[in-house]
Amino acid sequence: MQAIALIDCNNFYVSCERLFQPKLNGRPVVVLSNNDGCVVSRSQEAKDIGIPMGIPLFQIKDTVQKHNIAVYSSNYTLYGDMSSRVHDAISHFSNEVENYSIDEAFVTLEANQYSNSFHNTGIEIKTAVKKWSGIPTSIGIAPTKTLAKIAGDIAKKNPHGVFDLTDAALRERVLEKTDIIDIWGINTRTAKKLHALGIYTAQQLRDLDLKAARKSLTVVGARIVQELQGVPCLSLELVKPKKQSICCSRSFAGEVKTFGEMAEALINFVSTAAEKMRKQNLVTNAVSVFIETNRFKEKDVYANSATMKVNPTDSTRELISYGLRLMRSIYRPAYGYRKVGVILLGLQPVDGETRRLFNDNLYLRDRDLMNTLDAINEKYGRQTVRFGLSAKRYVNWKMNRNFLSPNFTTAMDQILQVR
DNA sequence: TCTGGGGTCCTAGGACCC
DNA sequence: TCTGGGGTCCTAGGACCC
Repeated sequence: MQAIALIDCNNFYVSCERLFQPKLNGRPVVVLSNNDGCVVSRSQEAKDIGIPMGIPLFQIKDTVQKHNIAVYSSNYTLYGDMSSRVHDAISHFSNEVENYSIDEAFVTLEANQYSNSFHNTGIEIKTAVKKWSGIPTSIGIAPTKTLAKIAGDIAKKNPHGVFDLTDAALRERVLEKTDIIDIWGINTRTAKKLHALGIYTAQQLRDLDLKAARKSLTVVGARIVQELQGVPCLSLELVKPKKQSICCSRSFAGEVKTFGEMAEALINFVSTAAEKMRKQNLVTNAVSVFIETNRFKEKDVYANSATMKVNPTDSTRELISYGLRLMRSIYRPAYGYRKVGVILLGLQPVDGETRRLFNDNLYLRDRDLMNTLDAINEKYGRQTVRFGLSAKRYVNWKMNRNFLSPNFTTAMDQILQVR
């Protein structure tokens, strides 16, 4: 018999920070989103205090002070590096591994692997990941991904950090007690629809007629029902699929009114997005630009986007000029904007002909462009780059960048050895 | 005062073709 | 008077995930 295990890092970003600052152990810690806007990771202590996921920092200022909560800006370079260490460790335990997200992986387990129960195999994986990366994990084991997710949630509260849901009788008891809102793929909208049908628990949803599920929840819902029944519908993605789109956007620290400032931000985002695209050997066939005023305001909310086709051989400079053209078509002077972004769509691998054109045309011009941007930055200084980067964020970012120098891996090894 | 960023998948409906 | 049907492609919008 086979089973699927979900390996989920506990409070991942906080755990990464703690690795480098052991003094944070035992203390409530939160890590913030870009812009230091919202809480995106919480230590167990912070959860116990009642800090919800995603809450804006300013709304919990008093609580932070009262409980002396340690607050950190996010450092995605660090988290990305730690994530690869975790995934490397996991890859030793199965030939079938899906690196699902920065802090989660699904793997296939064979029964009696290493003459062990699933539960014991789970403990082994957990121990190895902790030893090789320093990151604590929880592991849920079940016949399908959706059930493994449920098992993973229980594992988090389990003293061993491992929960095996392959036993049918146990599953029955668990599904009865699982609220539909806690099922992977079901959020408030879908939950509301299901409530209207009188369905509140995972057990009730599992027993819903497949056709009825298909009708009210589309194929997505029908798949969830089958997964709950123990019939795998979601296979492991062993090869990471190529990106279909690349997006680059930020919120501004304050309101931006002039077209010039909007344009400046957009130019930077398009070049960043294009650079990412090139690194992955992809080309785009459409560009989309979006802008937004403060969406939390009650009055004067304005959001719009515009998209156009482009040629895969277009240089970054050309993409930028299309982007500006698009923005001109949606920009309205009366508003104060909070957000601007660009999406490169319809990404495809580069073919030989395009690459030839690239070499002649695109890279050269891109270098030219980067020189121009550097010159602009030099002339006007950093203060012209507004985005959402507060001074504090920028300093953090610079520090992190120095910190994550080529010596990073050595530094990591030393830390792990010491502990 | 302050509210993240980057993705995927699915469906309905229109345009267009033969 | 009477007004096809089947197929593809594209897009906007909705919903969800980490």
